Amino acid sequence: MPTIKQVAALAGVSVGTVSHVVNGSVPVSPDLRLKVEEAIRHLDYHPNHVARSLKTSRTRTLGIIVPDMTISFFPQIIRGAETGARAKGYSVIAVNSAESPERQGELLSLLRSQQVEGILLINAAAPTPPGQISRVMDAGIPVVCLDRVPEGFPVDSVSVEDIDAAELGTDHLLAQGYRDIAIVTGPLSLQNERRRLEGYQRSLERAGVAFSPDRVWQGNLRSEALAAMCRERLSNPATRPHALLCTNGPTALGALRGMNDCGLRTPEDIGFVTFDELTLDDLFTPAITTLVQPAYDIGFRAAEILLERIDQPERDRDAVYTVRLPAMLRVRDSSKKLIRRDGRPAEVVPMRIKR
Amino acid sequence: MPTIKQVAALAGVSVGTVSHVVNGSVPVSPDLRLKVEEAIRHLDYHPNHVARSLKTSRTRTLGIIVPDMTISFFPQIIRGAETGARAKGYSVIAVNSAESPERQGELLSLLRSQQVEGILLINAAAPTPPGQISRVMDAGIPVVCLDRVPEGFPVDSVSVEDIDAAELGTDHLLAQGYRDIAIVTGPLSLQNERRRLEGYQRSLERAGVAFSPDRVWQGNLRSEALAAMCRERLSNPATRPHALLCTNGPTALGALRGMNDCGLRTPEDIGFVTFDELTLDDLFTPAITTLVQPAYDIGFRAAEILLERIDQPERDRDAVYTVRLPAMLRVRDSSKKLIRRDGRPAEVVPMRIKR
DNA sequence: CTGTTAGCGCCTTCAA
DNA sequence: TTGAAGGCGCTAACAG
Repeated sequence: MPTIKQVAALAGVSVGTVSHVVNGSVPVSPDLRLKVEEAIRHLDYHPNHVARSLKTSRTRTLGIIVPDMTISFFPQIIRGAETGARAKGYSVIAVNSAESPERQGELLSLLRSQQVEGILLINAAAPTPPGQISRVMDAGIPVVCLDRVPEGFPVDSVSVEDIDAAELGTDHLLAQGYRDIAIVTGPLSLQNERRRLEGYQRSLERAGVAFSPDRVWQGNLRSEALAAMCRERLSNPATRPHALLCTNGPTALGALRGMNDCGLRTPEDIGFVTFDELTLDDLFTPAITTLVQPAYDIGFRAAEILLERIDQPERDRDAVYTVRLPAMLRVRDSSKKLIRRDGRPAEVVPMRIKR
Repeated sequence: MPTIKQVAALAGVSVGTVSHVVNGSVPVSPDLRLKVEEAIRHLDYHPNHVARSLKTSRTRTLGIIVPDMTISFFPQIIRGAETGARAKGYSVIAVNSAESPERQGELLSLLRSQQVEGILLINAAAPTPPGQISRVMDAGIPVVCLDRVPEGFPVDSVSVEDIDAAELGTDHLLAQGYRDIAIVTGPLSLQNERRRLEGYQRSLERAGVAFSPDRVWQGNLRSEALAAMCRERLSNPATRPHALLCTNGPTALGALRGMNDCGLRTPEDIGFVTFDELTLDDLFTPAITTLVQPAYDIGFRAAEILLERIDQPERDRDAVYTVRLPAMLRVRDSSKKLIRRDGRPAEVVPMRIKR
């Protein structure tokens, strides 16, 4: 790899001049500039970012830690963050924590060693050791949390309006005539899962429907385990809920598998609404009603906030940015209206669906 | 951010000693080691990777360029590569080219500036300027191409056994009784798309089925455009093929949308097999028959090869590693057998499907 | 406008 | 086993 010195030698100028034409930091006379550019092209010179960073102590790099890049919600966030960062000349390096708090700690450390100027963090689902995040912030590296917001200490965050979104979905199911609705959640140790549960409860309450704790189906984020849970709880027709509200993609996949295993169809046998898109949800037969989170925007806004923190560390130093974006209800077939027979409120009779 | 100097000062030793305990490069007496470790903990010291890299000219970082991280095939590759790299103490930084050759060039340049020690590249679909890749290889940075292998010059590559895979899928459709099979591909400027087409042709030939060029439906990789194409070509029942073979995920999504728009159902109206998993393919009604590529393994193997090239630049210098992994046919409902009525070969009568 | 030079944080001889 | 010191490639003062 050629260095700035070699370029300077070939162009017959000093390294300072080369640096100036590369960075446009100071005007350079046209003839010298030309000679330098020629030398750069000839040597295929690429400035050594590492050396530059060491000198300027600016890497123009952001880190983003996601639990699992193969969950489609997260790559969308990354794309958003990447775009937001690139607009300001930053690049982002994306890494997977595999939902492990330990791995997350290592990655935090790795990113610090890499001298990223800021970190976008989507927490692992398992509880993170306290201080893991605040330690990096104390070191002067701004952190913005996305989607899964930690509790107990102040940190900027961007996520969806969890309570409203869950309320919206539950309202919709209620309006369609479903009364006995179970909520299928990931670990309730996650604040956003709890908030989604809260929205669900609020909606029931407003509608005067009794909340029953055993309609809260808490699982993990592995869809096989979820499927097993749902299979078991859906197997008895007598105790089966009329509809399911899933609070995220993996949960939804698990629930759909469980339903499938029990030979249940939606909406004929059971109404279905979920957070997050499932890639094929609109082609699914029936098409699935989803609460769509603005994943790309979450990434984009988070990057913006992070870059502002980097640019102006003093501004609003003691304030915490809390951005909550609205989710959108995309109504499709899986939540089609129920028509109840008079006097038999417990029996569920699905509307015939035109295709 | 504390530096090695501050640690040394606090521990009352020289920087050299600190470096030795951090890197384990030279034995250090237990008492000094303890003092140093204590100082590190106390200051929350993280070695400056940038400075270390500058000194050693080793960043222990790999770059991976993917066309679009939101296509689920690619994150799986990234996870594989990440795992392979991590096993050797390397981390990977993943970036999106958005299918743009220009952007890809910029990213190549960015990664070089970042001093990555090697690059995993999944080419953009649009034709890449010649020399773009060879230039980075000439600079001594090994490159391994994944999935989409460029032509015309030697470069290590890992991908699926395209021809065999397409042949496998086509054989399957033929065996199920479908004769008139259209292949829905992405741009045929991509070698792997051409090879998949070749496999399709081979299979037809072996079965004695005439190949018809207008059964090659070439599209791009945006599923809306694909859907429009399929909608148009599927609208006339008289000229409609009996089955579709899609060569990748985005293509499949487009084709499914097109079929849906035409009110066509699979396999009743049209048989369907596709490369790549579609997230919900097993829950889809009917479940979709897929040619599953070992995406994770492709990433893992590619990382291994790249690391070997980095470790032993001299070994097999003039050889080109060409790894082709087999795809797996996962038979589901969308390719269920056809039973034709006697004497009316053009009419397609699907088998009744048990659910 | 252009050249010279110190020093970013670290590793690694080399000497002690 | 430990300390001292040079230098990786670059930028930013500063001098000219």
